[in-house]
Amino acid sequence: MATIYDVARHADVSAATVSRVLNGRGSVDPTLTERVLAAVAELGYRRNAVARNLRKQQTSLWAVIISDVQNPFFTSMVRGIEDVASAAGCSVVLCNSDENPEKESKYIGVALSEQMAGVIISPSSDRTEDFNLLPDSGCPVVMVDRQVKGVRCDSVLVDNEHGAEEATTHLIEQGYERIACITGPRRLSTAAQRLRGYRNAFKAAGRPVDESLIRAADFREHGGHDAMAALLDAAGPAPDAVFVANNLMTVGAMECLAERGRVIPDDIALVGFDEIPWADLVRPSITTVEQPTYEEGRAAAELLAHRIANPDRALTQQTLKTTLRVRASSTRPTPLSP
Amino acid sequence: MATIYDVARHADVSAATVSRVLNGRGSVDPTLTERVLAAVAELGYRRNAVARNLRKQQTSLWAVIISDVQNPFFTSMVRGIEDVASAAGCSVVLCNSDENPEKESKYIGVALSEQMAGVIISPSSDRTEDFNLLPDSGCPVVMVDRQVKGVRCDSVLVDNEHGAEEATTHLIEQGYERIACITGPRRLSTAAQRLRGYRNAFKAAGRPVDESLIRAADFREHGGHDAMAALLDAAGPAPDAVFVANNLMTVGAMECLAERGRVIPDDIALVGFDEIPWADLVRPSITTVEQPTYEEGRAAAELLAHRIANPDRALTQQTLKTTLRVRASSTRPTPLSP
DNA sequence: TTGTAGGCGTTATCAC
DNA sequence: GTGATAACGCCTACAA
Repeated sequence: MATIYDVARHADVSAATVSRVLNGRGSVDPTLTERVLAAVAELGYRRNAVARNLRKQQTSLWAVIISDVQNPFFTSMVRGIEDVASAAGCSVVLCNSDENPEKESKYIGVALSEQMAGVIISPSSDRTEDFNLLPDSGCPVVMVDRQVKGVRCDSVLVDNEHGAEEATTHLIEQGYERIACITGPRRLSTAAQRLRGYRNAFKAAGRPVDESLIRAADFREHGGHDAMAALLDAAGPAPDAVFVANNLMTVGAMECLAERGRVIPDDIALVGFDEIPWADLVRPSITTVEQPTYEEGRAAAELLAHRIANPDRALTQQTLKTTLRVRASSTRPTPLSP
Repeated sequence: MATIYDVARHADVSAATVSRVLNGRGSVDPTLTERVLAAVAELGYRRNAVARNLRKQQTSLWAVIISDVQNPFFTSMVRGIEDVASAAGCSVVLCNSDENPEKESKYIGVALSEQMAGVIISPSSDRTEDFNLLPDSGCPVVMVDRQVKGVRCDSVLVDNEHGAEEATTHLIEQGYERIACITGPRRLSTAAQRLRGYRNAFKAAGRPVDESLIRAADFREHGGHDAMAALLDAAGPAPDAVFVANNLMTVGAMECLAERGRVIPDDIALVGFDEIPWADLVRPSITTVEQPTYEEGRAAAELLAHRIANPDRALTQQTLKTTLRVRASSTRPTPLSP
């Protein structure tokens, strides 16, 4: 590997001049500039970013620690982040924590040790201290999608509570009587908020919540499947509608219903949270609470860029709006008479 | 940020001793070891990986440059890579080239500048020289999924040609007459191989290939949609079956058929390549040529680990098997009389 | 405008 | 078994 000194020797200038040419700092005689550039090309010289980072005490790499690479919600968000990062001259590296707190801690450590310029994270755990390691070490952080109390960082969220309430209210208005809820792990803010929205809808309608119709699963496909099965197998009348608090679990629940031969929405209505990929190919089409995922990514990235530029600015929190998209899965097959 | 010298001062030893304790090299008096560890804990010391990398001339980071983070095929592969990397004590960072040769070049540059320990790449382009930058700079590389001629690296592929032939033969055997093919960009080996497999099937059956039924699109959903539309809009009788050379385009083609009110498989049969996510929710279920994606990831990662350990070993190429999964979309609704 | 020299934090080599 | 010391490649005062 050629170093800056090799280039300097080749161009018959000092290493400082090479550095100046490469970084466009200070002014350099056009003749020398040309010689340096020629030497760079000839030697195939490429700046050693590690040495540069050590000297400058920072990199131009952003770490994006996402809780599940296999969830299209996150990958779509990543696109938004990348677009902003690349406009800011930074590169994005993704780390997959896989909903696993250990992996998450590991990647926080990597971001810190590698002196990443900043971190965008969708938390898998509620380990406040792990997250605070970042701001405490002076590494800018933005949390996205999920909230962890007590972490000193900016965040980008969506109005989960409102979205869930709207979805549940929609089911109530359609005349469903036994509306179940499959939510996520209690430690995750999104699960808690969406469950709260579900409860709010009943309160607003002046109806009691049947606690036996609420299940907490793990936000994965399998969890949604099993929770649905448990709801169907429970004693008493089966639910006639279900609100599922994320996309993967919605898929799982649908698979369960298909296995049992339950027809949506005739036997049971369904509303999901998050966009279902290839929703248009799924029959019946699924009513969902949609999030502006690309925008969430952009917003998080812009927040990060601002904090990097100005580490002392006040902590901010952005909340984006969700949209209820009513489709076939929640439409009453036989309209109620008034 | 505490440095190794802060720790040394705190523990009243030299920096060299701290380093030895932290790296477990050489032998250190247990008393000193304890003092060092205590100082590390007290100061919240974390080794500066950048400095370490500079000194050691290498990192423990693997770059995985994938051509589309939104394609579940790749994300599933990533899981395989991560599992092997983490067993090897390395961390994986993902880079999304987004089927964009410019972005791909950029990330190759990043991997090189950041002195990554190795790179696993699913190429988006056929820029041989860009790829060869890596081995030429001594950076171990493994190519996965797609092949680029003339690149000096190991690779992991699947038997695309055979898989495509099997799929097409299946359609022929089902009695379809006008079997179309939607393949990918000609520059990508997978597209070329799958198209060749399609042709092979006709040759084996002693039937001519109707060139007007072949379309090349971009391996994205939109491309599949438009190619399907073009096939339907073309003069002459419409195809009665179609082989689509990747998963995203299969989704696009299905959307197009749904828009036009064409029923699968009654009006037109369909076989896709790659696994369709949530295939079980899609009606009708789709016949696919399935790849062992997780295994591809594992195999690539193991090849990379071997090459890192032994840079001079001979170049290898692994080819994994595909499996035709016959489902409803390609089953003749009205069996032919003999 | 150009060159010299010091230091970023670590590890490895050498004395002790 | 332990501690100085040099070097990894680069950037940036500072001096010329």
